[in-house]
Amino acid sequence: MTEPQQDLYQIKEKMYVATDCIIFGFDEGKLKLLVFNRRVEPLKGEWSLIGSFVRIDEDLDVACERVLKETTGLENVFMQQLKCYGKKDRDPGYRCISVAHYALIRIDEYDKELVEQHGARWYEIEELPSLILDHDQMVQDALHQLENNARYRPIGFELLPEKFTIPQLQTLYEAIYQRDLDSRNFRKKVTSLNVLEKLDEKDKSGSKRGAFLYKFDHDNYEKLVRSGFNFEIA
Amino acid sequence: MTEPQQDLYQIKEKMYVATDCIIFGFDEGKLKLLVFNRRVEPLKGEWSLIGSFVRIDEDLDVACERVLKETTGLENVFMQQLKCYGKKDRDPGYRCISVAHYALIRIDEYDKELVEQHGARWYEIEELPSLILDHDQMVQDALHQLENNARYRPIGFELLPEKFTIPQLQTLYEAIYQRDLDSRNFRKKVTSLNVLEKLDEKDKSGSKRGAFLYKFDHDNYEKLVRSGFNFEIA
DNA sequence: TATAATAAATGTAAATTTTACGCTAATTTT
DNA sequence: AAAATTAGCGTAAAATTTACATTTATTATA
Repeated sequence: MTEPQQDLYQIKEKMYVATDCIIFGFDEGKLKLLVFNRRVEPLKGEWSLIGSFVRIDEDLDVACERVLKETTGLENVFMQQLKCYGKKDRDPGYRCISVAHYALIRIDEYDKELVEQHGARWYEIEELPSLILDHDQMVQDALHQLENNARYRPIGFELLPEKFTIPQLQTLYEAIYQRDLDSRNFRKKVTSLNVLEKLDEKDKSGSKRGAFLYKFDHDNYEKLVRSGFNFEIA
Repeated sequence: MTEPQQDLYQIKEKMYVATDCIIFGFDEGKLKLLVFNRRVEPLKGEWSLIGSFVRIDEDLDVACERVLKETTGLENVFMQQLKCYGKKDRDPGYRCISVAHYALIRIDEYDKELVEQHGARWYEIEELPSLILDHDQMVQDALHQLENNARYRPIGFELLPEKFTIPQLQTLYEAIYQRDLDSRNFRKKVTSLNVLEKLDEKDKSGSKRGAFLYKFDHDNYEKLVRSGFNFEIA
């Protein structure tokens, strides 16, 4: 790794390029973020996003995928570039710009051991500690982008297990939009999109009656998108 | 300037950070782009976006503002980060990531001499020559982002002279969305937003009858945005 | 084994927004 | 004076969104 360590602090001749990952998960009806407790100076003990310097021979998005893999064990995850942060003084030590990406992962799939090894843990969005540098800003921006993207493409499914119930899906959208949705209208809307495949199974964890499980129909979604269908949800 | 010149080509140890500007204008009912004919090797004579390396002590957005000022003479222009382009091989010579921004300028205000000095000229979007590196991709992405942003915030006004007519505004939105809009519905919509101030002047360049001129009411716009008003247009 | 408790599932009417559409008005050119 | 041209306006139909209450399936418990 070519990362500047403590001794490089205050060296300004070089411009470093980093990437930071805003990792969203959804659990217990809450939107959560995976944050990282720094084990090394500078800023040891503080909370931050997970990041890395981009290697000289590495695509930007590949760098971010590497970080995600290293910290959660996950690959082939929904990930999207958020923004490049480049205030000259954003890092007090050296000049470093950071290309932030946000990722949506299924919270039941990540490698718990790896996460622990990296000093990372999940926080509910409302209970996030404050993060180093401009990472709070990154999180705010990512939340907005998530909200905007969720409205027009069914990315919510990336945060749920493969099989999910409609009430679960609704709770997720309520967490993303931070407002309550009408369950009749929501159900009407999402079923009318023709991208939910109803299974013959029920999930009984949420209620006595149990709710039918659904799968997201990727193929039909692709077809409909190509035909110009508008996927606005809620 | 610390830009790598010809002789630095093929040096890969360093990661360069650049910015490129996608400069939109609106003229003669058409959306146009300001592109730059390279006067130096490599790729001399090819068309490209206007860009620059980011200085070690310069904010990203400031770098982009500098480029815009240098090439058009304009300041305080609507400008927004588009995306950071960072494929490892996007520039065949050296490793360079580019943070692209797009700018909306009033085509009657720029410094024509400066533009000429820089070997730049306006092209209609539909008639763009192909550009170097990944600049075609940048333009495509910028067009999409412009379309998306125009729908929810009244950025169209940034492309028109201070005084404009409703038919001009409509033509602009038609160019952005690439489809015809109904003039009665369009007029109804934009006037109902309460951000247009009708003047007592007419513009007679477009018709015998002449159309009333309007001004964009920035103050009221800000007020309405703060009150949570939704500015969806067309 | 009856009943109380709980969340899932369903339909309809009213309100709002969007779309479609044709005529008159003001001015200039011929 | 007539013809040509774009500006400006209003209304009805269609589509979408919103608001709202009851029944159903199942488990827990009395």
